Amino acid sequence: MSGRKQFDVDTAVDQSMITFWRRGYADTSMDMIGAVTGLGRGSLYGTFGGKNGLFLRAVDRYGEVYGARYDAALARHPADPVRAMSAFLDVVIDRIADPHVPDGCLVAMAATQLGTLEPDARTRVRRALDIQAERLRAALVARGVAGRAATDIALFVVAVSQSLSLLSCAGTELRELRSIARTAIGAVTQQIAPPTG
Amino acid sequence: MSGRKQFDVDTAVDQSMITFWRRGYADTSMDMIGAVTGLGRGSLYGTFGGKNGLFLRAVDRYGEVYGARYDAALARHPADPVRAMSAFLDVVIDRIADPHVPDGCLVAMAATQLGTLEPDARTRVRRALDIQAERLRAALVARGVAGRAATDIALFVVAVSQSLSLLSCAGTELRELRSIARTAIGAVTQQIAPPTG
DNA sequence: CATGTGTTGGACGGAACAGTACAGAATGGG
DNA sequence: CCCATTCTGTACTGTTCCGTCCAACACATG
Repeated sequence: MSGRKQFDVDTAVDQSMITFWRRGYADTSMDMIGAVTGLGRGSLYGTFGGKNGLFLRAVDRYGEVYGARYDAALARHPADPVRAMSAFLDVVIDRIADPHVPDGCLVAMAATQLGTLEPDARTRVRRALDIQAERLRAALVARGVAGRAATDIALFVVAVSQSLSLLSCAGTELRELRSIARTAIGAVTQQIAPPTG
Repeated sequence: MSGRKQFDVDTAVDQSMITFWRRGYADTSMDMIGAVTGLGRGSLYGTFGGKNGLFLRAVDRYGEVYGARYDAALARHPADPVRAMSAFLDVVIDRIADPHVPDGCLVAMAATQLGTLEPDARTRVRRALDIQAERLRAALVARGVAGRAATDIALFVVAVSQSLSLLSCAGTELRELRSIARTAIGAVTQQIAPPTG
């Protein structure tokens, strides 16, 4: 204890994010957060305001960490919209395959529990999905896909990415998730270059 | 009060199902169930054993009600696998559009909270997804789709159906959900009759 | 070295939770 | 008509939860 913080705030947010991600909002208690971070209630409430405030930070953090990975994956295919979409879905599958983090997706979990969240958390989750769709749409447009098609495809890929996360929660195997992604990319290919000869 | 039940068990299960569906498992209290059904704790615990037992009944009920609708939709297109898949997704979208029931999907909600569920509830949810995939696979095979393709497509359509439910929780508009379904059906069409013309 | 400032962890309070116990009530079989 | 049986609502128990409070603490400043 001292006049200076005794812990790293970012680390605590990371640990809290993992816990919310794994157990959901309602079923994560502040005691649990305290155990995971090793922090007392004074530090937790003093720094984050409360459970809702901490959750907001966790969602933001999630968006930063994985948003960067999505951008990097898209950037790896600057000219090929189909490969870019495929790389995007690979990020999702890699995250699911990563044993260091839970299955599923913090945003997907939050979306299904949206009704029980505070209003500001609700808008934050909603915005996370919008950002994903916009990220994809912009990537498609930048790779020459027409506006309307880009919007449709972006939304479709967001939907598929969320379904991969959801099914992974239920124990669907990676092999099956990859099959779903392949089928989805088939749809994207077709949409971008319709078989009109 | 009497030697005979004073309430209709199926009605109580229906009402509980809606409540779990809307609020999730962890955030639904037995007091809430009591308020919704108008029943006291004695009736609730005497009939269903407890919260977990009631949730199992709710999941089963959900599977019966909507399983019947899926079967009916598929049966409407006994020869056309693509139209059958499309009709399947229409059932999901119609349910989302139905103002009498919550958005989303009880199974999708449960899947993202699987870690906090009792083991028997977990297997029940897992099975609900398997049943969906098998329902679709059998329908595809019966309409002439080859075994491997049928398995892949069935899983893909289940994934898309779950994503529609999830996104609807987050407030995605029906118009957008329909667009996602259209794109998905495009993938199915392509997969069944590849453009090898 | 003294003092003030901001941090920390644990104790605390009020509320909500799941599940149990029990007394009261109504049916139906004898 | 009476009693055993079953259902029903409420009171209750022990736990868990979120958020507040506070005394102890160590650093920075003068």
